[in-house]
Amino acid sequence: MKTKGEKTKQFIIEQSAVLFNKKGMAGTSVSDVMAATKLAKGGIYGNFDSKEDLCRAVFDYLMERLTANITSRLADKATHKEKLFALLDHYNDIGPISVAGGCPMLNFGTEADDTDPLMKEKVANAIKLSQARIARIVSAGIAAGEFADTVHPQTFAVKMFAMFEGAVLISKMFDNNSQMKIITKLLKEEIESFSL
Amino acid sequence: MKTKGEKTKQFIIEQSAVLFNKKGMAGTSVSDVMAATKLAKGGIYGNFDSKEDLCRAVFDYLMERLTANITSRLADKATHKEKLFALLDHYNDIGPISVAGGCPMLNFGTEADDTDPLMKEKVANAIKLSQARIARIVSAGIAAGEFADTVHPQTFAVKMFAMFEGAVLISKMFDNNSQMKIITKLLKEEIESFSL
DNA sequence: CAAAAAAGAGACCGATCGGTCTAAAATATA
DNA sequence: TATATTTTAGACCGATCGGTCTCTTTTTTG
Repeated sequence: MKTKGEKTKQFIIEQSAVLFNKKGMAGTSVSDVMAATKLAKGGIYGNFDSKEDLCRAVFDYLMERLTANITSRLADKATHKEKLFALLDHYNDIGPISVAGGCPMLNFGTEADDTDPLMKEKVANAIKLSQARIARIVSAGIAAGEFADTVHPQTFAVKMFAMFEGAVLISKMFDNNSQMKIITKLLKEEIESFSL
Repeated sequence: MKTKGEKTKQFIIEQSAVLFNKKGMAGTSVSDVMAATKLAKGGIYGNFDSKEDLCRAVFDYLMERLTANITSRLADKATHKEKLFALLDHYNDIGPISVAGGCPMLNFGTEADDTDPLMKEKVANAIKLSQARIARIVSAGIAAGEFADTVHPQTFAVKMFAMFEGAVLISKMFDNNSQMKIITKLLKEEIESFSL
Protein backbone atom coordinates (compact mmCIF):
# COMPACT_ATOMS: atom_id res chain seq x y z
CA MET A 1 0.00 0.00 0.00
CA LYS A 2 1.05 3.53 -0.70
CA THR A 3 2.67 5.33 2.18
CA LYS A 4 1.51 8.79 3.20
CA GLY A 5 4.70 10.40 1.98
CA GLU A 6 4.39 8.94 -1.46
CA LYS A 7 0.85 10.17 -1.74
CA THR A 8 1.88 13.67 -0.65
CA LYS A 9 4.75 13.64 -3.11
CA GLN A 10 2.38 12.77 -5.92
CA PHE A 11 -0.07 15.40 -4.72
CA ILE A 12 2.59 18.10 -4.84
CA ILE A 13 3.56 17.10 -8.35
CA GLU A 14 0.00 17.17 -9.56
CA GLN A 15 -0.85 20.48 -7.95
CA SER A 16 2.27 22.26 -9.17
CA ALA A 17 2.43 20.75 -12.66
CA VAL A 18 0.15 23.35 -14.20
CA LEU A 19 2.03 26.12 -12.44
CA PHE A 20 5.41 25.11 -13.84
CA ASN A 21 3.98 24.43 -17.28
CA LYS A 22 2.36 27.84 -17.38
CA LYS A 23 4.73 30.17 -15.57
CA GLY A 24 7.95 28.32 -16.24
CA MET A 25 10.56 26.94 -13.88
CA ALA A 26 12.24 30.23 -13.06
CA GLY A 27 8.87 31.95 -12.98
CA THR A 28 7.36 29.61 -10.41
CA SER A 29 8.49 30.03 -6.83
CA VAL A 30 8.40 27.54 -4.02
CA SER A 31 5.88 29.85 -2.34
CA ASP A 32 3.65 29.38 -5.37
CA VAL A 33 3.88 25.64 -4.85
CA MET A 34 3.14 26.08 -1.15
CA ALA A 35 0.04 28.10 -1.98
CA ALA A 36 -1.15 25.57 -4.54
CA THR A 37 -0.70 22.63 -2.21
CA LYS A 38 -1.54 24.41 1.05
CA LEU A 39 1.57 22.87 2.50
CA ALA A 40 4.36 24.57 4.45
CA LYS A 41 8.02 24.59 3.50
CA GLY A 42 8.68 21.42 5.43
CA GLY A 43 6.02 19.59 3.50
CA ILE A 44 7.67 20.47 0.21
CA TYR A 45 11.31 19.96 1.13
CA GLY A 46 10.54 16.79 3.02
CA ASN A 47 9.52 15.28 -0.28
CA PHE A 48 11.90 16.95 -2.71
CA ASP A 49 15.57 17.79 -2.40
CA SER A 50 15.22 21.04 -4.28
CA LYS A 51 13.04 23.04 -6.61
CA GLU A 52 14.98 21.59 -9.53
CA ASP A 53 14.20 18.12 -8.28
CA LEU A 54 10.50 18.96 -8.22
CA CYS A 55 10.72 20.45 -11.71
CA ARG A 56 12.08 17.22 -13.11
CA ALA A 57 9.39 15.19 -11.39
CA VAL A 58 6.76 17.55 -12.80
CA PHE A 59 8.09 17.19 -16.33
CA ASP A 60 8.09 13.41 -16.02
CA TYR A 61 4.54 13.52 -14.73
CA LEU A 62 3.33 15.74 -17.56
CA MET A 63 4.95 13.50 -20.15
CA GLU A 64 3.48 10.40 -18.55
CA ARG A 65 0.03 11.95 -18.66
CA LEU A 66 0.50 13.02 -22.24
CA THR A 67 1.67 9.56 -23.25
CA ALA A 68 -1.17 7.86 -21.41
CA ASN A 69 -3.66 10.16 -23.11
CA ILE A 70 -2.25 9.35 -26.55
CA THR A 71 -2.07 5.65 -25.85
CA SER A 72 -5.71 5.51 -24.86
CA ARG A 73 -6.71 7.46 -27.94
CA LEU A 74 -4.91 5.07 -30.26
CA ALA A 75 -5.91 1.90 -28.46
CA ASP A 76 -9.20 1.18 -30.21
CA LYS A 77 -8.12 2.26 -33.67
CA ALA A 78 -8.03 -0.54 -36.22
CA THR A 79 -5.93 0.86 -39.05
CA HIS A 80 -2.66 2.75 -38.90
CA LYS A 81 -4.18 5.63 -40.79
CA GLU A 82 -6.78 5.91 -38.06
CA LYS A 83 -4.00 5.86 -35.48
CA LEU A 84 -2.23 8.74 -37.18
CA PHE A 85 -5.49 10.64 -37.43
CA ALA A 86 -6.15 10.08 -33.74
CA LEU A 87 -2.72 11.45 -32.99
CA LEU A 88 -3.55 14.52 -35.05
CA ASP A 89 -6.81 14.98 -33.19
CA HIS A 90 -4.99 14.76 -29.90
CA TYR A 91 -2.73 17.68 -30.76
CA ASN A 92 -5.65 19.52 -32.23
CA ASP A 93 -7.28 19.32 -28.81
CA ILE A 94 -4.39 20.34 -26.58
CA GLY A 95 -2.93 22.94 -28.89
CA PRO A 96 -5.52 25.67 -28.85
CA ILE A 97 -6.90 26.22 -25.40
CA SER A 98 -3.57 25.42 -23.76
CA VAL A 99 -5.43 23.21 -21.32
CA ALA A 100 -2.64 23.21 -18.80
CA GLY A 101 -0.21 25.61 -20.41
CA GLY A 102 0.44 23.71 -23.61
CA CYS A 103 3.07 21.19 -24.65
CA PRO A 104 5.60 20.51 -21.87
CA MET A 105 8.32 19.72 -24.40
CA LEU A 106 7.93 23.18 -25.85
CA ASN A 107 7.67 24.91 -22.49
CA PHE A 108 10.37 23.16 -20.54
CA GLY A 109 12.63 22.72 -23.56
CA THR A 110 12.68 26.37 -24.51
CA GLU A 111 13.51 27.43 -20.98
CA ALA A 112 16.02 24.70 -20.28
CA ASP A 113 18.11 24.85 -23.41
CA ASP A 114 20.70 27.32 -22.20
CA THR A 115 20.34 26.92 -18.46
CA ASP A 116 19.53 23.37 -17.43
CA PRO A 117 21.43 20.60 -19.25
CA LEU A 118 19.76 17.80 -17.34
CA MET A 119 16.27 18.99 -18.16
CA LYS A 120 17.36 19.63 -21.73
CA GLU A 121 18.35 16.00 -22.05
CA LYS A 122 15.04 14.87 -20.60
CA VAL A 123 13.21 16.94 -23.19
CA ALA A 124 15.44 15.68 -25.99
CA ASN A 125 14.60 12.15 -24.95
CA ALA A 126 10.88 12.91 -24.85
CA ILE A 127 11.07 14.33 -28.36
CA LYS A 128 12.87 11.22 -29.54
CA LEU A 129 10.12 9.03 -28.09
CA SER A 130 7.36 11.16 -29.60
CA GLN A 131 8.92 11.00 -33.03
CA ALA A 132 9.62 7.29 -32.67
CA ARG A 133 5.94 6.68 -31.96
CA ILE A 134 4.96 8.38 -35.19
CA ALA A 135 7.64 6.58 -37.19
CA ARG A 136 6.58 3.28 -35.68
CA ILE A 137 2.99 3.71 -36.79
CA VAL A 138 4.05 4.64 -40.30
CA SER A 139 6.42 1.67 -40.50
CA ALA A 140 3.72 -0.69 -39.30
CA GLY A 141 1.34 0.84 -41.80
CA ILE A 142 3.76 0.16 -44.62
CA ALA A 143 4.35 -3.39 -43.41
CA ALA A 144 0.58 -3.90 -43.26
CA GLY A 145 0.26 -2.69 -46.84
CA GLU A 146 -1.75 0.35 -45.81
CA PHE A 147 0.82 2.95 -46.83
CA ALA A 148 3.00 3.23 -49.92
CA ASP A 149 6.53 2.05 -49.23
CA THR A 150 7.85 5.24 -50.78
CA VAL A 151 7.16 7.18 -47.60
CA HIS A 152 10.09 7.43 -45.20
CA PRO A 153 8.81 6.88 -41.63
CA GLN A 154 11.51 8.81 -39.81
CA THR A 155 11.38 11.77 -42.18
CA PHE A 156 7.61 11.96 -41.90
CA ALA A 157 7.90 11.77 -38.12
CA VAL A 158 10.32 14.69 -38.07
CA LYS A 159 8.05 16.71 -40.29
CA MET A 160 4.85 15.97 -38.39
CA PHE A 161 6.38 16.62 -35.01
CA ALA A 162 8.01 19.88 -36.06
CA MET A 163 4.79 21.11 -37.65
CA PHE A 164 2.91 20.39 -34.46
CA GLU A 165 5.28 22.07 -32.08
CA GLY A 166 5.30 25.10 -34.33
CA ALA A 167 1.53 25.06 -34.49
CA VAL A 168 1.27 24.85 -30.70
CA LEU A 169 3.40 27.96 -30.33
CA ILE A 170 1.38 29.85 -32.93
CA SER A 171 -1.97 28.78 -31.50
CA LYS A 172 -0.94 29.93 -28.05
CA MET A 173 0.21 33.32 -29.25
CA PHE A 174 -2.99 33.90 -31.21
CA ASP A 175 -5.24 32.37 -28.56
CA ASN A 176 -7.03 30.35 -31.19
CA ASN A 177 -6.43 27.13 -33.03
CA SER A 178 -7.17 28.22 -36.58
CA GLN A 179 -3.61 27.60 -37.71
CA MET A 180 -3.47 24.35 -35.79
CA LYS A 181 -6.47 23.26 -37.82
CA ILE A 182 -4.67 24.17 -41.03
CA ILE A 183 -1.65 22.13 -39.97
CA THR A 184 -3.85 19.19 -39.01
CA LYS A 185 -5.65 19.35 -42.34
CA LEU A 186 -2.39 19.45 -44.30
CA LEU A 187 -1.05 16.43 -42.49
CA LYS A 188 -4.24 14.47 -42.97
CA GLU A 189 -4.06 15.22 -46.68
CA GLU A 190 -0.48 14.05 -46.77
CA ILE A 191 -1.38 10.83 -44.98
CA GLU A 192 -4.22 10.27 -47.43
CA SER A 193 -1.79 10.86 -50.29
CA PHE A 194 0.38 7.92 -49.33
CA SER A 195 -2.46 5.67 -48.26
CA LEU A 196 -3.14 2.78 -50.61
CA MET B 1 23.44 63.81 -33.37
CA LYS B 2 22.83 61.00 -30.95
CA THR B 3 22.77 61.96 -27.30
CA LYS B 4 24.81 60.04 -24.78
CA GLY B 5 21.70 58.63 -23.14
CA GLU B 6 20.40 57.20 -26.36
CA LYS B 7 23.70 55.51 -27.03
CA THR B 8 23.77 54.00 -23.56
CA LYS B 9 20.20 52.82 -23.91
CA GLN B 10 21.09 51.06 -27.14
CA PHE B 11 24.23 49.66 -25.54
CA ILE B 12 22.22 48.15 -22.67
CA ILE B 13 19.78 46.58 -25.10
CA GLU B 14 22.55 45.06 -27.19
CA GLN B 15 24.51 43.74 -24.24
CA SER B 16 21.51 42.20 -22.52
CA ALA B 17 19.74 40.84 -25.61
CA VAL B 18 21.63 37.56 -25.60
CA LEU B 19 21.10 37.18 -21.88
CA PHE B 20 17.31 37.49 -22.12
CA ASN B 21 17.15 35.33 -25.22
CA LYS B 22 19.16 32.59 -23.54
CA LYS B 23 18.11 32.64 -19.91
CA GLY B 24 14.63 34.00 -20.34
CA MET B 25 12.95 37.06 -18.86
CA ALA B 26 12.30 35.62 -15.41
CA GLY B 27 15.69 33.90 -15.50
CA THR B 28 17.66 37.06 -16.16
CA SER B 29 18.12 39.46 -13.26
CA VAL B 30 18.89 43.14 -13.33
CA SER B 31 22.21 42.25 -11.69
CA ASP B 32 22.96 40.10 -14.73
CA VAL B 33 22.32 43.10 -16.93
CA MET B 34 24.53 45.24 -14.68
CA ALA B 35 27.33 42.72 -14.99
CA ALA B 36 26.99 42.50 -18.76
CA THR B 37 26.99 46.26 -19.23
CA LYS B 38 29.32 47.14 -16.34
CA LEU B 39 26.80 49.74 -15.33
CA ALA B 40 25.34 50.40 -11.88
CA LYS B 41 21.66 50.34 -11.00
CA GLY B 42 21.28 54.02 -11.78
CA GLY B 43 22.61 53.49 -15.26
CA ILE B 44 20.00 50.89 -15.99
CA TYR B 45 16.98 52.48 -14.37
CA GLY B 46 17.86 55.87 -15.75
CA ASN B 47 17.25 54.45 -19.20
CA PHE B 48 14.44 52.01 -18.55
CA ASP B 49 11.40 52.27 -16.34
CA SER B 50 11.51 48.63 -15.34
CA LYS B 51 12.92 45.25 -16.21
CA GLU B 52 9.76 44.57 -18.23
CA ASP B 53 10.37 47.74 -20.19
CA LEU B 54 13.88 46.54 -21.01
CA CYS B 55 12.56 43.11 -22.00
CA ARG B 56 10.24 44.63 -24.56
CA ALA B 57 13.00 46.79 -25.99
CA VAL B 58 15.21 43.72 -26.22
CA PHE B 59 12.58 41.73 -28.08
CA ASP B 60 12.06 44.59 -30.53
CA TYR B 61 15.80 44.81 -31.07
CA LEU B 62 16.16 41.09 -31.69
CA MET B 63 13.30 41.13 -34.18
CA GLU B 64 14.73 44.14 -35.96
CA ARG B 65 18.07 42.42 -36.29
CA LEU B 66 16.43 39.25 -37.52
CA THR B 67 14.39 41.16 -40.07
CA ALA B 68 17.40 43.14 -41.26
CA ASN B 69 19.37 39.93 -41.66
CA ILE B 70 16.63 38.35 -43.73
CA THR B 71 16.10 41.45 -45.82
CA SER B 72 19.75 41.62 -46.75
CA ARG B 73 19.79 37.94 -47.63
CA LEU B 74 16.85 38.30 -50.00
CA ALA B 75 17.95 41.59 -51.52
CA ASP B 76 20.11 40.31 -54.35
CA LYS B 77 17.97 37.32 -55.25
CA ALA B 78 16.43 37.52 -58.70
CA THR B 79 13.66 34.93 -58.62
CA HIS B 80 11.08 34.26 -55.94
CA LYS B 81 12.21 30.69 -55.67
CA GLU B 82 15.67 31.95 -54.84
CA LYS B 83 14.16 34.25 -52.25
CA LEU B 84 12.37 31.37 -50.56
CA PHE B 85 15.54 29.31 -50.66
CA ALA B 86 17.49 32.16 -49.10
CA LEU B 87 14.90 32.30 -46.35
CA LEU B 88 15.37 28.59 -45.78
CA ASP B 89 19.12 29.01 -45.59
CA HIS B 90 18.71 31.77 -43.06
CA TYR B 91 16.83 29.52 -40.68
CA ASN B 92 19.23 26.71 -41.41
CA ASP B 93 21.99 28.95 -40.12
CA ILE B 94 20.42 30.30 -36.94
CA GLY B 95 18.65 27.12 -35.96
CA PRO B 96 21.46 24.82 -35.03
CA ILE B 97 24.15 26.59 -33.09
CA SER B 98 21.61 28.86 -31.43
CA VAL B 99 23.89 31.78 -32.18
CA ALA B 100 22.35 34.00 -29.58
CA GLY B 101 19.92 31.64 -27.91
CA GLY B 102 17.76 30.83 -30.92
CA CYS B 103 14.55 32.29 -32.28
CA PRO B 104 13.22 35.13 -30.08
CA MET B 105 9.65 34.40 -31.08
CA LEU B 106 10.02 30.90 -29.71
CA ASN B 107 11.88 32.00 -26.58
CA PHE B 108 9.87 35.04 -25.58
CA GLY B 109 6.58 33.62 -26.82
CA THR B 110 6.79 30.42 -24.84
CA GLU B 111 7.60 32.28 -21.65
CA ALA B 112 5.13 35.10 -22.14
CA ASP B 113 2.05 33.15 -23.11
CA ASP B 114 0.59 32.72 -19.65
CA THR B 115 2.31 35.54 -17.83
CA ASP B 116 2.85 38.62 -19.99
CA PRO B 117 -0.05 39.59 -22.27
CA LEU B 118 1.74 42.59 -23.71
CA MET B 119 4.77 40.59 -24.74
CA LYS B 120 2.50 37.86 -26.03
CA GLU B 121 0.87 40.33 -28.37
CA LYS B 122 4.23 41.57 -29.57
CA VAL B 123 5.23 38.00 -30.39
CA ALA B 124 1.91 37.33 -32.10
CA ASN B 125 2.47 40.37 -34.25
CA ALA B 126 6.01 39.29 -35.11
CA ILE B 127 4.70 35.88 -36.17
CA LYS B 128 2.09 37.54 -38.35
CA LEU B 129 4.77 39.60 -40.07
CA SER B 130 7.03 36.59 -40.56
CA GLN B 131 4.25 34.59 -42.14
CA ALA B 132 3.16 37.54 -44.24
CA ARG B 133 6.65 37.84 -45.67
CA ILE B 134 6.57 34.22 -46.81
CA ALA B 135 3.07 34.53 -48.23
CA ARG B 136 4.04 37.72 -50.05
CA ILE B 137 6.95 36.03 -51.79
CA VAL B 138 4.78 33.12 -52.87
CA SER B 139 2.05 35.46 -54.11
CA ALA B 140 4.55 37.49 -56.09
CA GLY B 141 5.98 34.26 -57.46
CA ILE B 142 2.57 33.19 -58.69
CA ALA B 143 1.94 36.61 -60.19
CA ALA B 144 5.31 36.42 -61.93
CA GLY B 145 4.41 33.05 -63.37
CA GLU B 146 7.14 31.28 -61.41
CA PHE B 147 4.86 29.20 -59.22
CA ALA B 148 1.73 27.23 -60.04
CA ASP B 149 -1.38 29.12 -59.07
CA THR B 150 -2.66 26.05 -57.26
CA VAL B 151 -0.48 26.79 -54.26
CA HIS B 152 -2.14 28.78 -51.50
CA PRO B 153 0.32 31.43 -50.24
CA GLN B 154 -1.10 31.81 -46.75
CA THR B 155 -1.39 28.08 -46.18
CA PHE B 156 2.15 27.50 -47.34
CA ALA B 157 3.36 30.31 -45.08
CA VAL B 158 1.65 28.72 -42.09
CA LYS B 159 3.21 25.39 -42.88
CA MET B 160 6.70 26.68 -43.50
CA PHE B 161 6.75 28.86 -40.41
CA ALA B 162 5.43 26.11 -38.15
CA MET B 163 7.92 23.60 -39.48
CA PHE B 164 10.74 26.00 -38.81
CA GLU B 165 9.81 26.89 -35.29
CA GLY B 166 9.43 23.22 -34.51
CA ALA B 167 12.77 22.49 -36.11
CA VAL B 168 14.45 25.23 -34.09
CA LEU B 169 13.18 23.68 -30.86
CA ILE B 170 14.33 20.22 -31.90
CA SER B 171 17.74 21.39 -33.08
CA LYS B 172 18.35 23.18 -29.81
CA MET B 173 17.41 20.17 -27.72
CA PHE B 174 19.65 17.86 -29.74
CA ASP B 175 22.46 20.39 -30.08
CA ASN B 176 22.69 19.67 -33.77
CA ASN B 177 20.89 20.72 -36.90
CA SER B 178 20.37 17.37 -38.56
CA GLN B 179 16.59 17.63 -38.28
CA MET B 180 16.67 21.25 -39.33
CA LYS B 181 18.41 20.08 -42.48
CA ILE B 182 15.69 17.52 -43.10
CA ILE B 183 13.02 20.19 -42.70
CA THR B 184 14.88 22.52 -45.02
CA LYS B 185 15.24 19.80 -47.62
CA LEU B 186 11.55 18.91 -47.45
CA LEU B 187 10.53 22.51 -47.94
CA LYS B 188 12.90 22.98 -50.85
CA GLU B 189 11.40 19.91 -52.49
CA GLU B 190 7.93 21.27 -51.95
CA ILE B 191 8.90 24.62 -53.46
CA GLU B 192 10.41 22.81 -56.44
CA SER B 193 7.22 20.84 -56.81
CA PHE B 194 5.11 23.94 -57.43
CA SER B 195 7.73 25.75 -59.46
CA LEU B 196 6.94 26.00 -63.14
C1' DC C 1 34.75 78.30 -20.01
C1' DA C 2 30.82 78.63 -16.91
C1' DA C 3 26.18 77.31 -15.88
C1' DA C 4 22.53 74.12 -16.61
C1' DA C 5 21.05 69.67 -17.59
C1' DA C 6 21.61 64.87 -18.16
C1' DA C 7 23.53 60.61 -16.81
C1' DG C 8 25.40 57.40 -13.67
C1' DA C 9 27.22 55.49 -9.09
C1' DG C 10 25.98 53.04 -5.38
C1' DA C 11 23.90 52.96 -0.72
C1' DC C 12 19.60 51.62 0.60
C1' DC C 13 14.71 49.70 0.67
C1' DG C 14 11.20 46.05 1.74
C1' DA C 15 9.93 41.82 -0.30
C1' DT C 16 10.93 37.51 -1.75
C1' DC C 17 14.04 34.01 -3.16
C1' DG C 18 15.54 28.87 -2.32
C1' DG C 19 16.74 26.24 1.46
C1' DT C 20 17.64 24.53 6.61
C1' DC C 21 16.39 23.00 11.03
C1' DT C 22 13.88 21.90 15.18
C1' DA C 23 9.98 20.76 17.39
C1' DA C 24 5.28 19.19 17.06
C1' DA C 25 1.95 16.28 14.91
C1' DA C 26 0.49 12.44 12.41
C1' DT C 27 1.23 7.82 11.06
C1' DA C 28 3.01 3.17 11.11
C1' DT C 29 4.64 -0.62 13.80
C1' DA C 30 4.47 -3.62 17.71
C1' DT D 1 -2.32 1.22 22.98
C1' DA D 2 2.51 2.37 23.57
C1' DT D 3 6.51 3.18 21.01
C1' DA D 4 9.21 4.17 17.00
C1' DT D 5 9.17 6.42 12.77
C1' DT D 6 7.73 9.40 9.35
C1' DT D 7 5.89 13.60 8.00
C1' DT D 8 4.87 18.36 8.34
C1' DA D 9 4.64 23.19 10.34
C1' DG D 10 6.83 27.27 10.43
C1' DA D 11 10.51 30.18 12.41
C1' DC D 12 14.65 31.34 10.60
C1' DC D 13 18.75 31.96 7.38
C1' DG D 14 21.73 34.66 4.13
C1' DA D 15 21.35 35.97 -0.58
C1' DT D 16 19.16 38.14 -4.04
C1' DC D 17 15.22 40.15 -6.14
C1' DG D 18 13.31 44.60 -8.60
C1' DG D 19 13.25 49.26 -7.67
C1' DT D 20 14.18 54.16 -5.41
C1' DC D 21 16.77 58.07 -4.22
C1' DT D 22 20.52 61.15 -3.40
C1' DC D 23 24.74 62.79 -4.56
C1' DT D 24 28.56 62.99 -7.72
C1' DT D 25 30.24 63.03 -12.29
C1' DT D 26 29.86 63.83 -16.98
C1' DT D 27 27.98 65.92 -20.83
C1' DT D 28 25.66 69.50 -23.19
C1' DT D 29 24.46 74.20 -23.95
C1' DG D 30 25.10 79.18 -24.10
